[in-house]
Amino acid sequence: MNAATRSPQPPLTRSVEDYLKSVFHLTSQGGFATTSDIAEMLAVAPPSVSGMMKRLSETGLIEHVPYRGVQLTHQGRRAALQMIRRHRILESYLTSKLGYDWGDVHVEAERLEHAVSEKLIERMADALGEPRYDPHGAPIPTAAGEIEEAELVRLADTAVGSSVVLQEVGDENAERLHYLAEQGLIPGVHLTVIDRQPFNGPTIVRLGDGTTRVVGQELALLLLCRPVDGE
Amino acid sequence: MNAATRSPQPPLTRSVEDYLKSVFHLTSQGGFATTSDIAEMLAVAPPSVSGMMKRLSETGLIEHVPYRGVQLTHQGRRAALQMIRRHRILESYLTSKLGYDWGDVHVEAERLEHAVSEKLIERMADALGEPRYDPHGAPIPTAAGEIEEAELVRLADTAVGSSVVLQEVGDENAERLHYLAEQGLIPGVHLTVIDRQPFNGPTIVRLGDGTTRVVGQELALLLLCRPVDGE
DNA sequence: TTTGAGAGTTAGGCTAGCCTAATGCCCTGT
DNA sequence: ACAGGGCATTAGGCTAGCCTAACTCTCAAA
Repeated sequence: MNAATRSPQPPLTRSVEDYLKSVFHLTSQGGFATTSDIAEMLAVAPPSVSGMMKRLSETGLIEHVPYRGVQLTHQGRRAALQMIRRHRILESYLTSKLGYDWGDVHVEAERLEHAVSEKLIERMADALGEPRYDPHGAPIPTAAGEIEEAELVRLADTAVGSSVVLQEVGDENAERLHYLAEQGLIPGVHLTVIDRQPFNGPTIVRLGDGTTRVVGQELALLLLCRPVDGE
Repeated sequence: MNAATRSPQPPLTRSVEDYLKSVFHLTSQGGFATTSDIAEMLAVAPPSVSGMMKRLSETGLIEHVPYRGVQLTHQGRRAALQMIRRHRILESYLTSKLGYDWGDVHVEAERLEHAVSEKLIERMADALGEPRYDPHGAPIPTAAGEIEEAELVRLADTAVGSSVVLQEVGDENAERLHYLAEQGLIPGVHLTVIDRQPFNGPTIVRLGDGTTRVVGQELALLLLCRPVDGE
């Protein structure tokens, strides 16, 4: 146990919290997060990332392999999951209790997640009945730091003829989300994949109510689906 | 109109928001806020205040008379009132909707007030039915920036024999607030001043339910009362 | 095997906010 | 009328985070 892990951990700064979240998301499929990916995700210059990575690895939150990339340590992962829990509980609370729609919650939660106490988050979670998914269908980590890892398939990658349930929308852009909601493409909806045009063309699906939608590639990559047994 | 007031005002930083609130509170009885009072209220060193006052007067939020003190400009007052509205709406929401007690809301609101959007505050205010007072009885500024200014008398200054209604508790210390709540000394309660011991001694009051309380000077200075007509 | 493009890092600089130490102003008490 | 105490300000320095410019490393293609 080195000095960093032994010390009584000062509270993380807003910036540090954001970096940890980025690294978490970028490594969720395994592997390393690269400097430039983090830089792009946080809209900062690469040298800013290098500098922060140095500090974070000194405090034991990440493991940095120079010129390779970074991964979260156990401690870093715990902190990242806590932030993600905060974010997703906030999004859920804002939509359920304060009439926000799913396109607008992200920005608000992004600021609030750095300011709320653990206590407030747990009160909100309690008021909501301990939700397991946020309004976009993303799983909410438990207070203990566990998160469900589902095997989801992007709509763009589904087989024509297959049957799926839209589970999660992997996007936070308000305009796209508004559009998707208009189209009825929200988590929980049942989809049958009717056709797909070649050359990265749109996917055509039938909804549960029998109507059809033509979903362009850009959006079809964001719609994460769970295959239905009797496909 | 100088450069500062004309420019498209960048968002205020957390620190600036805190300074403005301090100046507002320190000048609420009129006059100037002094460097050392601000420093004490924000728990920073006096030179930090001098430095910030310089910046704030350059951006037109305060009027600084060197070696005398500062006052808010119209623009600064507006910003301060907005912060106070945020703070008090948050306190109200946390107590009404999330089961916080009045001793614990201050600290939470203090962090959140810098992170919430105008939209969120108005949604909360709406959900509460546009409350006019926060849990401590302090008036909540309107969204338009107007605040009620009541003539209140500290319990310690009331005449023996007079009859008052406890209107506001001018404190944010959790332990004191918990104690006061236990004693039934909460906004709205009717008090008859029975006696007061000499040499800054306690004030003895009778509550609406006929029971009596002995209120020490320290607390009696915090209890802000409205005289009742038929005193 | 070498080389060069692209990614990562180091060097050096900036601002916001804080600090302590040193200096300056004001006003009251003698 | 002025000296001294107390408050305010200036001087100078620190950290966190960001930046650009200059460099260094890696790896794949020739």
